[in-house]
Amino acid sequence: MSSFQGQMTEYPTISIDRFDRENLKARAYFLSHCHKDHMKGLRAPTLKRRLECSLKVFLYCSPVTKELLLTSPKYRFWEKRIRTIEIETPTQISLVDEASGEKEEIVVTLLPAGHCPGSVMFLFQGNNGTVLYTGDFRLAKGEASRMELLHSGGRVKDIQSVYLDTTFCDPRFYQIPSREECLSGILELARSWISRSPYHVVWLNCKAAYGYEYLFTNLSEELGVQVHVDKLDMFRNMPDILHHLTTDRNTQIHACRHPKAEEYFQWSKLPCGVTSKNKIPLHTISIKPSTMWFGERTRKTNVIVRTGESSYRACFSFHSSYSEIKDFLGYICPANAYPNVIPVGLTVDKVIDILKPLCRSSQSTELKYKPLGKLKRARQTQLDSEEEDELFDDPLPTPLRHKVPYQLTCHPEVFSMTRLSKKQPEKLQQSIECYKIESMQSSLLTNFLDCEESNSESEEELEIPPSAQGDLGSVTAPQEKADVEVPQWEAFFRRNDEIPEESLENVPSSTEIGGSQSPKLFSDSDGESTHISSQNSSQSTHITDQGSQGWDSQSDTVLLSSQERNNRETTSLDKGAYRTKIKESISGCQMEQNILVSQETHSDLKSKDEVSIVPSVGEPTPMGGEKHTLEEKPMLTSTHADSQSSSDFEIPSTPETELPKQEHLQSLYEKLAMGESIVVKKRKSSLLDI
DNA sequence: GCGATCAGGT
DNA sequence: CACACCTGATCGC
Repeated sequence: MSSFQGQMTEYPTISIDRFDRENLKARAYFLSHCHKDHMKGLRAPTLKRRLECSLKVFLYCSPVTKELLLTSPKYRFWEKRIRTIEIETPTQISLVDEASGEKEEIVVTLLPAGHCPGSVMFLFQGNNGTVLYTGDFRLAKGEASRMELLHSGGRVKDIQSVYLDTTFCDPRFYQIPSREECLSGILELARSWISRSPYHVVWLNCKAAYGYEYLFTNLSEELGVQVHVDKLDMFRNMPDILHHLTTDRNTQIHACRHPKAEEYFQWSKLPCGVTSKNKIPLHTISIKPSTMWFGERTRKTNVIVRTGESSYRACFSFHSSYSEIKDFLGYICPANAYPNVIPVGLTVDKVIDILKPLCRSSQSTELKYKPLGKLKRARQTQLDSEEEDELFDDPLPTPLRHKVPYQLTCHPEVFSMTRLSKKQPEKLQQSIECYKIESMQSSLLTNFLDCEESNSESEEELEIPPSAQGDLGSVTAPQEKADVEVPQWEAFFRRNDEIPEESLENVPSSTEIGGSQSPKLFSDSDGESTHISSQNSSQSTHITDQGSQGWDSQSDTVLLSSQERNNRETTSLDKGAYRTKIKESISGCQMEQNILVSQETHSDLKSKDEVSIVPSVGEPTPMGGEKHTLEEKPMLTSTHADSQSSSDFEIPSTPETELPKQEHLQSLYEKLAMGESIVVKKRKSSLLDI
């Protein structure tokens, strides 16, 4: 829970995600996303009164956040006072003190945060330096390096302070299975269940909060079944989400809610009241998304845990894990980092102790040139060998970013994968897709392995058909940092008795599920598989012209046939509904012409004076007329391509991979869903046993 | 009657 | 374990 008080030391006249107390005096407000704990005071009468008196005070947020906020009548009074800012569009704002007339200019850029629809991070640039407020975020390893606007001159910007989501900033939460792993676990469980008959339905026991939309959209897309929800009017202008939801209770996937839902479920009743279809009773399982985490040296990650005869818990996290936070902060390498959240059991000092080594000040003693913090360009640039060479080989201008060794080794792909990609882009791309498929399927195998061993002490061995061996060419997986175990393919097949205790979830007793097999889905998360963009599916925020295919193509969200499914893992999981879109009147042309994009523009001409898109922002004086570096590009054309396909070239393949057969997996899943016994043979002892 | 806060629930 | 809510009780205005 955020304990950020609303103000940043560098820019105390603006307030972010807090609207009470001192924040009542702010010259401008910012809302990172639409979760209640970030909206304290936002509908209070005191602020409402202030708004009525101070006509120059506005709330800035993403278009999706505005849409979600205004869906609630309690916040409608904000309607005329919200100014939306397009994502990845540096926008100048005048901060005016209405009493004195004093004015301060600031440039704000919204960066996708991957936390829930509309969620953003705010990058502020002004006379007191560049600061980043992350709000809540879930970004996979390496994602900061792909955010163009965190960079300038091909290098990460000089960031004074980061106000960071430290929800899981504790080694205890070292790793959380990636979005893709969690999604595929839920997907296959749901698939195996609902494919049994039209009377088999799944209830997703989700909380009342935004953030599950990408789960709904992906399940719907993959299974061809819309998800039943109580309300969908908030998504009325977001077709990418809307099309996957329904208020028709006659569907096999439900995410509806009711105060007595758990009680209902015990009586085979869905929260919406449905118990049968065509007078035939339904068979329902519940899947409850919840955060699961694993220690640093834990290799097993069971993304699905059976908690009862028909109940499952599925891994799901809105927030970055400890290692993701460290990757993010280490990459940004600010002068200061302030925690927005103090995890339970930790103190402020302790969190700061964790953050400090990732900041610049801690590494001032050993000044040694390291070409770190480089922008990992998307497809466009990565395939351009000339530019790539230039960027890598030329000594970079000051200020040099000196990083601790951790960061050097933590981003090997910056150096190795881009080189590979330009040599063999097509082959790599193939390998990536191949790897992704294997990664998912092997996860399932591992899960079953664990399931078996954790419950029945079976000594049988898992045999992998040699024919399924993947041909991954010479592409190798990046190495982990030296002091952490190196993820290897063998680790996927570790025996259960090697799993640290913390990774073992409680499972129903063997009597409860009528046998020894508690269906546990284990998948290995080596931290590198998360290079796939976590910005998939409805976590981002864009207003676009619904039909526009030009500047921000929607082609990545098309439904694919089942035949295509097996070859399209990256499409489905990485890009499916990547952009939450709101249909509205702003066209791509306007964007490209750097015309003011504030939604209020047309109705509020004054806003032109106070909000404007800044064509490019140089460092370190964004306001001044400092010359831009040669890497500066027309922002609005480059950023979209980048964010949508960011990680396609950075997914490592794994040597010695072995492909399980689809039919085999399917039958295992069906057994799993039914709670039947699964006999899985164990592989010979791993080469990587610890 | 409303809002803020807390406890307790999922 | 946490999260992001929800409900209900209590208090103060």
